[in-house]
Formats: sequence, structure tokens, C-alpha cells
Amino acid sequence: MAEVAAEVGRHFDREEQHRLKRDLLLKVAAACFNEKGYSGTSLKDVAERLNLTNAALYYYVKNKAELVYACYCRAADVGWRALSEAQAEGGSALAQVERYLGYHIDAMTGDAGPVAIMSEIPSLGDAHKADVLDRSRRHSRAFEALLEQGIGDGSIDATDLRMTTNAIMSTINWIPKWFHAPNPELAAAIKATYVPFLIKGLTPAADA
Amino acid sequence: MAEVAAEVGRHFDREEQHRLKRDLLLKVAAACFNEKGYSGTSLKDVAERLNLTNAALYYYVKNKAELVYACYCRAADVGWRALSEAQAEGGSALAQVERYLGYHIDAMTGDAGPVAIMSEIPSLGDAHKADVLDRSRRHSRAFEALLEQGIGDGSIDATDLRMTTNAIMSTINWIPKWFHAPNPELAAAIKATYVPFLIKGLTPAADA
DNA sequence: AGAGTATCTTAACAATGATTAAAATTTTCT
DNA sequence: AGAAAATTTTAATCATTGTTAAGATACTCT
Repeated sequence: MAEVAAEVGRHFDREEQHRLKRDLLLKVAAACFNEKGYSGTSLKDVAERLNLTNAALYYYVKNKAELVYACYCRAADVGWRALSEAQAEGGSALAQVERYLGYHIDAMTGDAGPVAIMSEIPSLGDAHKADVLDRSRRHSRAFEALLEQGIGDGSIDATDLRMTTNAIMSTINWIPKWFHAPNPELAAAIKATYVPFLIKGLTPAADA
Repeated sequence: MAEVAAEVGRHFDREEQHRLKRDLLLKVAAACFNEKGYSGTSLKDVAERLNLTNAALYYYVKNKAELVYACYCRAADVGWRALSEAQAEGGSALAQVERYLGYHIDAMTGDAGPVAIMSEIPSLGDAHKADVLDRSRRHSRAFEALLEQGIGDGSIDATDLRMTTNAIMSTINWIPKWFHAPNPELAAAIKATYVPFLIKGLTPAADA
């Protein structure tokens, strides 16, 4: 993974270098997992895309289970950050939701991607599983709370918040399954269609 | 799988019996695949849930690849049938979409389930992959055509049909990921929330 | 240039799991 | 009950892959 150093910067901060390389590993691994599944991707598959041997990966992660775990944590962080930033900018709850969706899509289809789809949580060990489930739940609950706030301020209309959250998260989380190569035009098209469509489903009827 | 015969009926039509048992196998396999992924589920896992040994599965399918393929075909059929039936009953395009969503959700959460999520198409062999992709595309195209028809008859408002289809299909197809045990109440809740939410996103603004 | 650390490779092990053939068992029908 | 077919099991093979240890190479700084 030596070439990365050149791409990545020129002030030789060792720790920073290490973090960046590891982050690249997580992205590549996420791409593999999204395509072939956790057990379907061998460490060799991941390593080859980095011009490494499988054994080299053990310099960055303890084992394969920790690699998925790290990918899932990274995915959770990306989503959480999108939500936090959208909320920090204020406005009506609906406006916050709209910004969140855009930010999250931007992140997944942009430099932060590819992001792992958390589709094989059952394959994780008990501790990792509990932690990932917890992060996932926290995200969902935060989004639910935002919806509830929107019902309060009148900007959102929804009945079953849990289910509505499920529906919206499903749509968003599935994107990395079919968005692969960097493709700004496609990314823009996703955002331009997904966000208004989902927002429309949350907006109260005009004649109310 | 001997017990099944008793559950399943009493007129001893051999071919029918075989088909029913095979169908049960496909459902059980689908459940496993949805939980642990294709490579993550061993044939032993599937066999154990049927009180069989892994070798017995080879009496019903040629090999593991064909098992997934069959699961995916079955999933495609379930969706296709829902769409066909909804269309056969006529009405506005929006009404047809609404019925389709309900039928598909009913099927996945009812007796036809569990249905496999087609999330590991890349793991299939070339011929199987092409066929499954073809079925998937046909379904999407048919849905798109329905949306287009709705734009024509004024019942639907959408800009990017391909993307809108993606969004809706993602929401629907992800359901089997978290709906596991038979649970009529949860199934009803999904349908009661998902269908109006998605339909709302397609309905033209009232003040148009 | 050369020491010292970070990074990576080679080579091996152990375990898992798909697959097959032959044998055993169960089921159905007469 | 008993024959014939359908269904399932046992046992063995084969390839793949996660993992580890020890050694080699590359990078950074003085």
C-alpha cells in the first residue's frame, strides 16, 4: 500500500498515514462486502484490490471479524454525522430531515464511500453485534425523535414513526448496493429524486 | 423431511409432494440467506432447520449455487405475481401501484415468505446471474411502465422514473431483512405505514 | 549513508464446508 | 406383508480460507 502515501499527502505524520491507509482498507473492504457478502469475500479478495497479500491486512486489523466490525462502525459514523450536521443547522424538523437525507446520500456517493451495508450483523461476534446494533438503534431513534419533533412543529405528518423510519432508512441504506464506481452524475440523480420523494411522503397535506 | 408429508396433505401425489417439500426448502434457505448471507450459511445450517443432513439437500437441488438461484427465482416470481394481479384488476395507475405494494408486502410477510433478498447476485454463476438480472430488470421495467402510465392518466407525479422505481423497490425488498417470524400484527403495521407513505410520494399535489 | 521503525511477504497450519458415491431407511402401492 | 421407488444417511474427498510466525523490504530521520 506504499503508493497511497504519495497520493495522500506530504507531511509525514506517521499516525495520520496509518489512519488514512486503514480507512482506505475499510472502504475497499466495504465495497467487497457489499458485492459478495461477508463470508463471500476472502481476505485475498480485499488484499488484491490494494495490491497487497492477505497477510498484510493483519497489520491493520486483528482479524476478519474486526474488519467487518470496523466497516460497520464506519458506516454508522457516516450516517450519524450526516444527521448531526443536518440537525445542527436548525430550521423546521422537515427541513432538517431533508438536509440529512441529502448529506447522507452525498457522503455515501462521494469521498466517504463506499460505505458498508450493515446486512450481516448476525455474522458478528456477540460483543461487536451488540455494539453495532446499539449504534444502529441510536441512529433510528434519533431520526424518530426528529420526526416526532416535526409532528410537534407541524412540518411533518406521520403515524407510525418506527415504521416510517424503517421505510426511509431502507431506501437510503440500499443505495451502496447498486452505486459502485464514483459517478457524480448518477449521485446527483439519486439525490435529486430520492430526497423530494421521501420528503413528499412526510409532508402534511396542503389542504390541512 | 418426512413429517412434512403429514402436514402437507393426504392425497399422495408424488410430484406435488416433491414440489411442496422443495418449496419449503427454498423458504428455509431464503431465511438463512437473509440472516447470514449466501456464503455465510452452510448447507448444514439449512439442513438442520429441516431436520435433515446436508447431503439430503442434493436430492432437491443440484448444488448450492442452484439453491440460491432457485431462491432468487422464487423471490422474483412472488414480486411478479403481485404486480400482475394488481394490474389485472385495473383502475388508475396509482391505484394499481397501491394494490401492488400491498400484495407484495402481504406475500412476503405471509405464507409465501420468507422470500430471499437478491443481495448476492454477484455470487451466482454467469448463466444464473444473467437470468436473475433479467428477471429483476423486467420487474423494474414493468413497474416503470406503470408509473409512466400514471403520468399519462394524471394519477401519478414523478420525474425520474428509473430512480423512483429504485427508491420504492429498495424499501419493499429490504423488508425480509428484519421481518422474520410469522407475525400478523407486525405485517399489518408494515403494510399500513409503507403503502400510504410510498403512495403519497407518487401522488400529484392537490393544488395542481 | 545508515540506524531504526513501519510495513509487507513467504510459507505453513488447521478448520470448515461443498460435494459425491454407496448404503440404509422410509414410504407407497398391490 | 412385500416389492419397488423415493428419500435420507454415512463416510470420505477435496479445495478454500482464516490465521500465525518469522523473515524481508521500504521508509523516515539524523
